[in-house]
Amino acid sequence: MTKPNTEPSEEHGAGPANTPSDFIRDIVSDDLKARRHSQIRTRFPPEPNGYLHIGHAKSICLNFGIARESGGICNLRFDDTNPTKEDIEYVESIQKDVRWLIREWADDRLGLKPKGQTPETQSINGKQDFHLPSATVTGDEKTATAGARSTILEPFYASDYFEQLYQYALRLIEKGLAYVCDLSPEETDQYRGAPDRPGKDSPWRERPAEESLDLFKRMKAGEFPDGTRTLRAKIDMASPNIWMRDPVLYRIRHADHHHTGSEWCIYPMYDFAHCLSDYIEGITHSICTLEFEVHRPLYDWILEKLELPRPLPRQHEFARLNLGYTVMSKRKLMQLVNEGLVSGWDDPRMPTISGLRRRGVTPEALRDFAYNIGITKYNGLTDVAVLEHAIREDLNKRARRRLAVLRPLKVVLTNYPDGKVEELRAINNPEDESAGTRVIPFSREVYIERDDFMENPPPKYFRLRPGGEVRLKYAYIIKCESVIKDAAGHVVELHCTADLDSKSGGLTAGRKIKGTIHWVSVPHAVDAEVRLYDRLFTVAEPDAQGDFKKHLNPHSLEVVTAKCEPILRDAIPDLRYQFERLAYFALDLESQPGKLVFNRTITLKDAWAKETQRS
RNA sequence: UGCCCGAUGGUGUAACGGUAGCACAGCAGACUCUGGAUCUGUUUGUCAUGGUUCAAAUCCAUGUCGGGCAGCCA
Repeated sequence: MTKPNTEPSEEHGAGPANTPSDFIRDIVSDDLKARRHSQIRTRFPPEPNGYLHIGHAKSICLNFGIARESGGICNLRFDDTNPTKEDIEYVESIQKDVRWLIREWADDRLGLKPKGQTPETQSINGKQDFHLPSATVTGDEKTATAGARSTILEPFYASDYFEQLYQYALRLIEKGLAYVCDLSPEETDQYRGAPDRPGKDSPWRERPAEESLDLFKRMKAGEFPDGTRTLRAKIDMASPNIWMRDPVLYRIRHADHHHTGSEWCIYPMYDFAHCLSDYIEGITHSICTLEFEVHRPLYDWILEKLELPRPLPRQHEFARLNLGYTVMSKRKLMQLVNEGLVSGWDDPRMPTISGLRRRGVTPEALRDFAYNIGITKYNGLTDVAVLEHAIREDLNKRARRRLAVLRPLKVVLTNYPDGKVEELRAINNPEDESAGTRVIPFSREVYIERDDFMENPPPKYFRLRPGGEVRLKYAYIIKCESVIKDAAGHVVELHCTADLDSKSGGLTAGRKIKGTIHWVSVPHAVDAEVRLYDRLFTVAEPDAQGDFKKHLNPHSLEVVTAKCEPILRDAIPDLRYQFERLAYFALDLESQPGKLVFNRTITLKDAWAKETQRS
């Protein structure tokens, strides 16, 4: 493994062996050097309106990575300010995915809070202040142990701050910096202007603060229907930055919220909730993607105008991940799920964290991938080969080698005694001696891969052919004597003879034979359903133009019944397997004793396939 | 015709005024009881034009190209 030769930061081998470096980490370490913060605090703030995907994984690795490298904390916070789009299903899946991804790497950096806790009101220099510090499972923050011995911890929710956000809104109105606006949504659009055309002031802009205060309280009390009024910041309708043109801070939504129930009928907008949530939690570095760059002036404006007593968080933006041969937007992923084009959010072909997990990808591989792609402000397209490489590198080190035949062709060894069974010793993982060995039964009839026999092979084909020899891994060198075909001319069986002295360790075992193939003893074979996954799309940029669904790969899933060596009967979900010469596999969650189901995580690199493609 | 951001081999990134490096991909070879892994070698790059400087990928200016911004979404 070759990595840039920076200082090793790792005592135990989880994740990349070196400390990454990028422009955001540079900012963080400058801030640390300048003693601007006593402890770094980042946050991962998903909206619970979909499942997490590999783009979120990049963000999680960044935010938790910075926390662990600096001895800081990364809060998991649900940015749940829009009850009509969010669901408890997503808050649960998100927690599961985050914990899985940071497992044994940064789980001691996960910032949580005592269950049910909301911000404390404190006074700093005579100013009222709201604060909700983090706790971690390691308890390096005393907050968690305040009352009960063992406190149950939970993630942060922006919706836990609705009361405080409301207070902040009141303060803004009192300062003459926000007003209740009676424009309809359509009128608000018209008044906003366009990027190259200034907007115009709302007729309600100069409404007295007392009147706005009264109206805002009545909005909260539920006196007005949806869409009839908003709370708006009073900034500048002529600003070249559209987000500074008196942005909406609150809207009316008579809707139940998954976390706060029916308590509220006004909900804060992202821009108002996010900066203040960061502040309340004591976030130091609020890291988000590039599309929020234009929102930063508003982020800073709100915090500054409120004249808050504690240090303010700073927002920094990086480029989101674009990966070839897939789509990344939650909207499109949801479309695939809702239209039944995949089996669910965790379909192994999905770029979701749950899909990748189900496919057999490990958190280590994902973290290594995130490390390799880096963090910049350049909006590029990452080659899937980078992901695939990270997955292979990880699996090569950990996978148990097994023999399994995906498309069986029966071979009868005519000179091998009928009924005889030999137990052959096989290596579990040549990359890891501690994985040990196992025995594989061998008998007169074996299955080999159909691809490993050709009647009229092209040049450079060094597997089995009529009259040719090949080595059966761990067993004998065999020679193809005759080809048995059915009435239609299809090859159904091979009759071969074995060089009985050529067994591993035997007299003629050292003979130079170009090809070695895998096999499974017919009477001992165990059946398994094997799901062969391929890329979900046929083109690198499915959403480049037109309907992305036009580019779905019709062959992204093929199901076969494989013949497996008997030990595979005891396969477990925690392990990864390499079916030798084929691919890496993991047990699917639908697998059951007696009814094995394997997912192909990723194929082995195949130089022969490349060779055949050339001609 | 507005504002913000960006541009380094095929792709993704490093170089923080001083030898353009790394990874992936590609190609060639060695080794191999996995056509895997491993090892060796190798092709290909600073968007353009000016300026500042002994010296520019790096600083400045202009241009070109790309991305983002007009939800009561996040």
